[in-house]
Amino acid sequence: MAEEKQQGITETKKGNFSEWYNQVVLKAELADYAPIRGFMVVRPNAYVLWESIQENFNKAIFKRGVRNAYFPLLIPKSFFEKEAEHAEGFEPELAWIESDNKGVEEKVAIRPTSETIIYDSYAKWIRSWRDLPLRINQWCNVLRWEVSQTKLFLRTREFLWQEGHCVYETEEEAEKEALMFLDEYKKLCENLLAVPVLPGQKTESEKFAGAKKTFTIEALMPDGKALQMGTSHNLGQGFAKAFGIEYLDEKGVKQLPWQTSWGFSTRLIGSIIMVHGDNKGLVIPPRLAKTKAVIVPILFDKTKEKVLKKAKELEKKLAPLNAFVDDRDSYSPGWKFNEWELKGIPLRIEIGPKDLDKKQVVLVRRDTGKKEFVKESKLAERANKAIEEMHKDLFEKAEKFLKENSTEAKTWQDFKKALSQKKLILIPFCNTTACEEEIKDETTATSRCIPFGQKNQKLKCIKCGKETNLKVWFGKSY
RNA sequence: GGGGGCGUAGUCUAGUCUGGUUAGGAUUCUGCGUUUGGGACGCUGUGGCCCCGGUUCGAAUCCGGGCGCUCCCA
Repeated sequence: MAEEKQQGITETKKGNFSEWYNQVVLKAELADYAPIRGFMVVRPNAYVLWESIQENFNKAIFKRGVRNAYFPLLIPKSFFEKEAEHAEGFEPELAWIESDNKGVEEKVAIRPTSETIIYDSYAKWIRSWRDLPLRINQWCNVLRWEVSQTKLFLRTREFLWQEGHCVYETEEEAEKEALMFLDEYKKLCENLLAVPVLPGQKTESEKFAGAKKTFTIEALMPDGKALQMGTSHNLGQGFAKAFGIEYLDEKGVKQLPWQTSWGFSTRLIGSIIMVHGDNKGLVIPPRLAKTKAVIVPILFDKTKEKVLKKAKELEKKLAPLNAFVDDRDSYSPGWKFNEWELKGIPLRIEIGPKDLDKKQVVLVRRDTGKKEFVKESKLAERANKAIEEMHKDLFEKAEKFLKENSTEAKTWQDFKKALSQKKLILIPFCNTTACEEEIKDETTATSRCIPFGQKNQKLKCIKCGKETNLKVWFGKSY
């Protein structure tokens, strides 16, 4: 047994969650701190996860008629002033660039989000009803000058994300597609990341600055805090009006279009770490993992050549999983096991002289750690199946946690009690900013989302007692 | 938003309170040799006091400021 080997994770997930998280991020070489506070270096082990998310999501949105593009990093001051609510929402976090001597007349800011700079282009490009719908996405970095404590992947000043920006003729179409992209987010989280989410609408005080409605998917982390995994906004016509986006309809009448925007960020990587990781380190959801299997040969002098040869054969056979042989000479098998567990590779395949004789290998799943003997001839098939089983198990485990840690409350007392148990709580709520502010001040909990499809129901707001027909998820959040 | 902790080599850490020889150890990493079914070992070599200022004959140590990291509570 490893007596506190310093390379491994020395804090437990249950012991000190925050410290455990930091250790996993740093020791699995996912990210590192940058020279400037609140910034991070995304290392290859994490960037490959991001690429995998990109690849998957690009496919999904391409099918929905979205094309990728790229818009400028810098936004002129005057653009922010065009849409009042938007400006007010982002003003405190803007990083301005003083443009002395650079031949730039106006003060400019680094984008905190790109609505304004993109819609300036849209105003030039959209003339006719035939130009609609317009669906464009960009993958980029954004900058928000956070003042609160930053945390790798979860809250950094600069982060990577995608932002989709669509324009439609009708409100119905905009609303429908805003929900459709939200559903794409849900599918991405659940089918690729194995993280279950609660979809719904944001309350007045939590909605995006400048939006008519904001839809969201929320996941629950092991410490009882909710994490917003992605948002999709019905922007209404506010930005179109502010930026002069107009088109002539089929009858030749000038119209204001309806818009949506939607985004998710590298925060998703943080959710994977928190939800699936364990005391040995990272557990990469197997569908997401680029490298799905590592082959560890057990080498002895006499049999070394034979075993290595077989390992290389397996590597070829498992090429679709991007399997690779860890044939480093100076490390013992045990050392390698620990290393790949820390880094979260979903499957490990061990092959040694004893296995060679029996024409078998040892297959080990990262999440369960159980060893299984598999006939060499069945390995590819069994590995594929193990990946699907692992995905299912990870998802179900997370779903079980979500169910066990979410509840309903009808009274203020029950609500506070459930909060102290670190739960996500569904409560009757009047959906006023004032009431939400009071709840926040008193408990630090905020609304997470208003679930869809609520039937007509006569309820009384848990805080102010006014009549309402809504139940809303509340909880502490990142 | 409030309170606390920390900064010594890639990593972990001793030394700081009580200033004083060449800053000690472990691990990583280089090289060589022996090893290898759950973090093997010997020898060898590389590498360090966060930054700026002050006090002092002398600062990792004391004082001030800055920068950075972090935990807890709300």
